[in-house]
This record gives sequence, C-alpha cells and structure tokens, in this order.
Amino acid sequence: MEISSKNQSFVYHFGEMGSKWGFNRTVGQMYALLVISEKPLTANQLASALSISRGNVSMGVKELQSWQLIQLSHVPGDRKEYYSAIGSVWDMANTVFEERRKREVDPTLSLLRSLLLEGPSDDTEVYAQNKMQDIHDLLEMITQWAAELQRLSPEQLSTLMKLGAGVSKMLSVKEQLFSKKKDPK
Amino acid sequence: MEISSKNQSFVYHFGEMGSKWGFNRTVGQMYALLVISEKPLTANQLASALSISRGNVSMGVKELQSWQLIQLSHVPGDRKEYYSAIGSVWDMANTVFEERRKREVDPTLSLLRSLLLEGPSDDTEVYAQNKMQDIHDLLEMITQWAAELQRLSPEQLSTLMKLGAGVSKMLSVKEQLFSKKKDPK
DNA sequence: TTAAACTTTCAGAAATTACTGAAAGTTCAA
DNA sequence: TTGAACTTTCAGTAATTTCTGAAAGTTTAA
Repeated sequence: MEISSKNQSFVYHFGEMGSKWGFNRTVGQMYALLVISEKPLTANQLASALSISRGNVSMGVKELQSWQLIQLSHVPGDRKEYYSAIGSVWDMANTVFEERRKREVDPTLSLLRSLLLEGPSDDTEVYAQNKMQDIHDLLEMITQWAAELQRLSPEQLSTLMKLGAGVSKMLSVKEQLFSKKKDPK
Repeated sequence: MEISSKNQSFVYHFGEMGSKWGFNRTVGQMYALLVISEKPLTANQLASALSISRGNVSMGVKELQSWQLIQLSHVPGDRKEYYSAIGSVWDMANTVFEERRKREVDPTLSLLRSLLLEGPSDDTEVYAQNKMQDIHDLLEMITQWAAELQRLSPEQLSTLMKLGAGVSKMLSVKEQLFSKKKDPK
C-alpha cells in the first residue's frame, strides 16, 4: 500500500512527535496512518505502507492497544484483523493525557507522598522536602484540573476558551467578593 | 558530594521522568538535584553527586540553559561557576510547557497549515485533511488556553480549581443564555 | 607571558532502544 | 486432523542515544 506524499509528511512528522510523547517512531507512524485512514487497515497494509517488518507491526499494535488508542474489526469471510483509530481527535488527546497520568504522574505522586511522610531526617532535607511538597501540590492540582477539563466536550471547552482573558477577570471579581465576605471591614 | 537517601530517590525518579519529558536521564537528575539544593552547586559537585563525568555535566548544563531552567552565579574570590534552578515550581512547569510548545507544537501547526493550504489532491486525502484540520484546531485551542492559564498565578489557578465542577455548570448556564438570545423561539 | 584554574568539545566506547525475520502459536474451514 | 491463513514472540542485529575522558579552549592573577 502506498501513501500520498502529503499524507507521508503527516505520518513521518507524527512519527517524530510520537517519539517525544511516549511512543517510538514507528508506533507513532502507525497511529498517524490509522488516524488519517478512512477505512481500517490490516497489519500487512501497515507494514508495507511504512516499510517495516510484520513483526514490528505486531508489537506496535500491542502497544497502541495498551494505550487504548486503536480498535479491532473484521470483515466477513476474511480472517485478517483490521485496525482503526478510536474516537475523535479530542478523545485521542484525552486518552493520551489520561494514560500518561497513570504511567508518570501517579507513580511520582506516590513516591513524593512516601518521601514526605517520612519527614526530613537532616538539615539538607528540610529545604528539599519543601520543594517536594510544592511539586506534589502542583501535580495534584494539575491532575484534578485535567480531570475536570476532560469532562467537558470540545464545544464547551471552546466556549470556555472564548471567555478568554475573561477567566482571570472573573477570578479577580470572585476573589474580591470572597475577601469582602470574610473580612467585611 | 553525597546525597541523602531520600534525596537520592527523588533525584533518580526525576531522572526517569525527565527521560519521558524531553531530557535524558542525567539531565533530569542534574535538574532534580539543583531543584532540591538550597545553595547553588558547582559542576564538580554535580558530577560527583551523580557519579557522572565532568564532560557530561558540561553538556547537561548547556541543555538546561537552553530550556531556561537554570541560572549561573559566582562567589567572590572563586572562579568556578555555580548553578541553581530558576524560579518556583510553578515557573518551572510553565517553562517546560512553553519550551515544548515551541519545539513540538509550533512546528506541527506549521506543517499542518502548509498541508491544509495545498488542499486534498485525491479522494484518500479528503478524509485525511479533515482529520488534520481537527488536529490543527485542537492544538491551536490548547495552545491558546495554555497561554491563558500561564498568565494566572498559582493562587488564582487554585481558586479556579476550587470552583471545580462549577466550571461546567457555569458553562451550561452561559450556553443556555446564549442560545436563548440567538434563537428565542 | 605564563600557568593555574577552570570550562567546553568531541571522537570513540558503552548503553539503550528499536527492528527484523524465522520459528512458534492460534484459529478455522474442509 | 490437517493445513492454510493468519498473528505473536523473541533472539540476534542494527540504529540511536548517551557518556567518558583526554585534548583544546578560556579566563584571570601574578
């Protein structure tokens, strides 16, 4: 199977990007190709389109499945497996964030918690533990926030976006109200 | 220079994480160590603390400088250079996001724009270009949104966070108002 | 100017990661 | 039950990335 030259550029570019996002180059390429293909592709089509070995495709597919990014299907009277990308672009982004959270952020939070629980055992550790606490708090905040955003549809998100600088204005109003309530002098 | 065992765990863990975030292991370790060190460290201290070569430290420092993550300083009567991490934890996170945006998202957007500008040259490209457009739009939205958030202080962000599920409620109210205005039947 | 005290560079070596292809495994129709 | 049509596995190899250490470069004090 050959790919058109524009689609090639796309696929190769996302191969490079993939390698900065937790996949290797060929897995990135495989996924990119599935994303822009209207119909599901077979393993052999992937292998020939990307000039990689059949074995490599098999490993890549396994990896993409572990990220929950692709779907299997079959056509009647054909024993081959057909692969396609799951969901909208927004879903894909969410899935990748979610998966990376599980693989990277969660273990980090749990390490930080356990180190902080022990407490500083000498002077050099006091400063260090403060920083660890900051990192912990920031990561926790980001994860919660991300969970919040993921619940929004892209349309809602885009509305929120268009609020634009309004978000910070809204916040400052809220803060003023809040401080007045608490400290009405 | 030796590191305490808890600080070791931290440094090694962030070495591993670093390698998933665009640095290599030792660069991640160097940065982690600088972050939890109260006082600036010399290149030799970094090398001995992490058991890596002096040359490696030199390259790592260069890399961290290109990410704008560390700062140089000097002590009077000493010709060595002293390195320390720049800014708060929130600043660090912003810097890393910002730098990755420049290195990854921007080139991707520009590739997508140029492919989309050419337009589809055959049937298989029509579907592909739709997907590319979706990815383009999503990336653009995320970048703008991120820029918006970066302008907020961590305190403001945390206020926004505490709004929690409120954000989506607020949005649905806004949407209802908006749709009534536009289509009052 | 010299030389001591430092930093950077970079060729080659080491470590890590990715890929191939042949063999083993699975499934199913006949 | 056999074998054709497929998929998976994995040992060995290839490609890539990272690291070392020696040499070259820079700066400053005397």
